[in-house]
Amino acid sequence: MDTSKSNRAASGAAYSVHGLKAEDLAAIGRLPLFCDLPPAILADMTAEASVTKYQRNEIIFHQGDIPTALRVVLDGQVGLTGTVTDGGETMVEILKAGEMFIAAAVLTEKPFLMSAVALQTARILSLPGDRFRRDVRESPDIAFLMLASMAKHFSMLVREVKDLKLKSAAQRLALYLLGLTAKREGSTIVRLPHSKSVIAARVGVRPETLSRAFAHLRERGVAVDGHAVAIADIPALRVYCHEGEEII
Amino acid sequence: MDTSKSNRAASGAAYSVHGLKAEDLAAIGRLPLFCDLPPAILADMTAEASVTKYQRNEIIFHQGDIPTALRVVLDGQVGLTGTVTDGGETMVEILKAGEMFIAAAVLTEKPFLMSAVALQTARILSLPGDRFRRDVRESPDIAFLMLASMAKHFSMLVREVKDLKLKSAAQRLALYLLGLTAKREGSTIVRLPHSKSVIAARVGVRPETLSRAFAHLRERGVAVDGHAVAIADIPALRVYCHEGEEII
DNA sequence: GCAAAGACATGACGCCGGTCAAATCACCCA
DNA sequence: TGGGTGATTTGACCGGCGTCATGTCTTTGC
Repeated sequence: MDTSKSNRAASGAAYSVHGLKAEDLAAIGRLPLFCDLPPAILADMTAEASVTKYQRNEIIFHQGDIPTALRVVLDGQVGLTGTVTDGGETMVEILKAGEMFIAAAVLTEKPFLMSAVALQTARILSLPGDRFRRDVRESPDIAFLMLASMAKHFSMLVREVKDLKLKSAAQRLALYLLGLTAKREGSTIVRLPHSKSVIAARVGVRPETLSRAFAHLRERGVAVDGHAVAIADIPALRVYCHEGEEII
Repeated sequence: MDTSKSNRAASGAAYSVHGLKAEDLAAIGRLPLFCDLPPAILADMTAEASVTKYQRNEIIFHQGDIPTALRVVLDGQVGLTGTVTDGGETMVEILKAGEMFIAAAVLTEKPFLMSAVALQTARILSLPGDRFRRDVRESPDIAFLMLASMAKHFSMLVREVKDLKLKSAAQRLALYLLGLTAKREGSTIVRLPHSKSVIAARVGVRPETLSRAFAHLRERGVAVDGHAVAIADIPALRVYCHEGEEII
């Protein structure tokens, strides 16, 4: 395992052998994902882990690759994109710090259905697959952690399928904007965390269509100025895109 | 509390006590989902289970309800549909015998994002949520089972998101048809397991559009006659809809 | 300061799929 | 057997979104 030092990817450099700096380990322990885990188990789980840094737009892995490690975003942002030979490409999910990804692929040892790319400079924790699968089998705590995480992402995907099938581009954009703020009353100003073309891919439209979607939302009290977006009436926007109407 | 469960495990009499017919339990044990589970654990897991029969088109639960039990399809077919106040409705997934569903909602105790309806007369196994959540925490076997099941459904959803964003209605229909057969060479005849309107909802289009999609596929060697569909050239159809091209 | 490049907005146009309406077909039941 | 009801098909039409092209603004490098 100590060979990890020599086989660092051309992209990003792995840290040392048992690799984790104390500060990284501490940071991991503070993640919502792991903070409920008993320290001993956390230490065990991360014993073979490593941290890699990726530059903006750097590919973390390609669709079709066989997974080797569970990944966790420590810093930055990661986009998961699916591709079809046609030339089509779409962003299925954007991950923020503290989220794990590709658990399903690592558990089933099936090829990735998506590629991962760093949308901003990102530090990624890698938990080697063999050890991870063993840990999951042996530790109910870890298994439950994984279940909780997968259940959450599962729900997000279900929501996404419904939105794609049932809502317009402008409604999906409104949902995305509302997802950027915790406020559910009055008005607010949010800052777009990505370029518009990345947001377009996330919303599932072309950049041109995103522009027009913003134009539509203008008459519903959404003003755009560069990366700053002002929402005049949050409840009205929520009604417009049917946010939180799972409870019919 | 653990003593009682291991005692009950071996005894056939205990099954009927808790209301599960012996034949049902036998059938459950044969499901791919559960067949790897040690019999003792299976017996424990199903100790408070019950079996309910639903008629065709009967609602099993509504979107927005709070989940009370994990469900498993023993017989028949179940559709999961999402609704938006607009009036829009879409089928997110169709479940066959042997598949569990709503594990994510039961684990997180969040309201259902979808409604479930019996597409055919169906027998559904219900595993009460409290006990199920406890079992998952205490038994690594059960937790791992759930993880495997959720990982599988997760992958299916990812695929669905990609297909919705990147493929045409006719391509999605072709994917659906190919999913009805295990053959990957030559030609075949498949039987549609649902009405065309259910298939339309599953593919994510209106029934009218499904008709037209079938018409498109006609010139690619797909002949429809009632519920029988003849596929003249399976590989050609696979190329058309980019099936199995996750490995780019 | 200026040129080149990229991000974004906007217009023109076409296609896909939704909607509405009508016709045909299948099946059920009196 | 005949009517009735629902499923499916087909046509006409429209709107949303993709595509291509152009224009503007900002950024970057010299």
